Amino acid sequence: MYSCSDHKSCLSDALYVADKICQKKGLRFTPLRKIILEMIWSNHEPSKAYDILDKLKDVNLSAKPPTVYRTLDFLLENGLIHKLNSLNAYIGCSHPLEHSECFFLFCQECKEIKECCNKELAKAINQTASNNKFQPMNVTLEIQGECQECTDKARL
Amino acid sequence: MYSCSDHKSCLSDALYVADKICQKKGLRFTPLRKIILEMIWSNHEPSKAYDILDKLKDVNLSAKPPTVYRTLDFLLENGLIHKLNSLNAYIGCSHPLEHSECFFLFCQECKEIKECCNKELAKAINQTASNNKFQPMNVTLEIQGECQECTDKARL
DNA sequence: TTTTATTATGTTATAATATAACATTTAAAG
DNA sequence: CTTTAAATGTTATATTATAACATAATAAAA
Ligand SMILES: [Zn+2]
Ligand SMILES: [Zn+2]
Ligand SMILES: [Zn+2]
Ligand SMILES: [Zn+2]
Repeated sequence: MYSCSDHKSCLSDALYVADKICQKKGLRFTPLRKIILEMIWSNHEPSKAYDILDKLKDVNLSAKPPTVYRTLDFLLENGLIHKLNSLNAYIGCSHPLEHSECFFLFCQECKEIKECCNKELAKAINQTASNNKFQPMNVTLEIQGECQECTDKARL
Repeated sequence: MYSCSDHKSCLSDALYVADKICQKKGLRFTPLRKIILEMIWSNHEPSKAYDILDKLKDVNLSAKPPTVYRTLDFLLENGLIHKLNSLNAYIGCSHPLEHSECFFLFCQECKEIKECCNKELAKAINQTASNNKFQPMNVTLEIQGECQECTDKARL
């Protein structure tokens, strides 16, 4: 679906921005944090915690679940990745710090995920919450379905 | 938050509707399915699978995880409950069969959940998907925050 | 520059959530 | 009835995540 023209630059951009953000916030972008972010950005598919752990064991034999979950927490807290609750999986944020009104389209066929932003939609969500006298703090919007490419392929 | 005026009728209505739906669809609303739906409707808070299992053990000593998960699957498949992915919890559907464009407001303070529907919002979501050439099949929209009542209480 | 405090990581154990696979029982259909 | 299908029972295990405490690395203070 997402067919980025040059995924190497997706990856290097993400790492560059993460580094900048950590500098700015006075956070430490340690080798562990960097390698896990790198793994998550290895493609545009969601990453599962224990898959990350398995990969991590290739470079760090003694890696264990807390190693991964703590790092995921760090990356989540600082907006560098998102958690996809309906998949129990994680994906790199495609524009850290810019804003938080993001949602996700994920294709059940090709597994790719697209992070989308839409002010109108964000407004509609806030409006609805407000109609219900509700103060939103954390919004999960995950849309599963099929992308155009996969729909086209299926028709052939 | 939800402060239904008479929860006994929430419960009995839900069971009545479930029964009707099962009849109409030729499904069996077995005692197990009924009691679990009843447990889920015991309040307007999300129910966790293993809490349901514990309660179930009071009436059926040999109950085990598959007992619960299979029943949850049945109730989910037939639209009688919803799963809240961001909580790994389940909640009774407040209007089974009517439509599927629902989303959830849940108050982190009082733990109550409100199922909401809003055609405009549903339209906005579909429009956004469509703008991305994406065919939505399953939408998760969960809004965590604070309800008016809890905000007011905190101010006192 | 040592000392101290803080943050990050290592390690062991276990909690919480969910499913696979196969056996038995119950109900529906023929 | 008898066969078939659906539901439930049962055992085992997979998957996801955290608690609690030990050690190491870095930063801040003295
Ligand atoms: Zn890319
Ligand atoms: Zn696709
Ligand atoms: Zn009620
Ligand atoms: Zn509340």
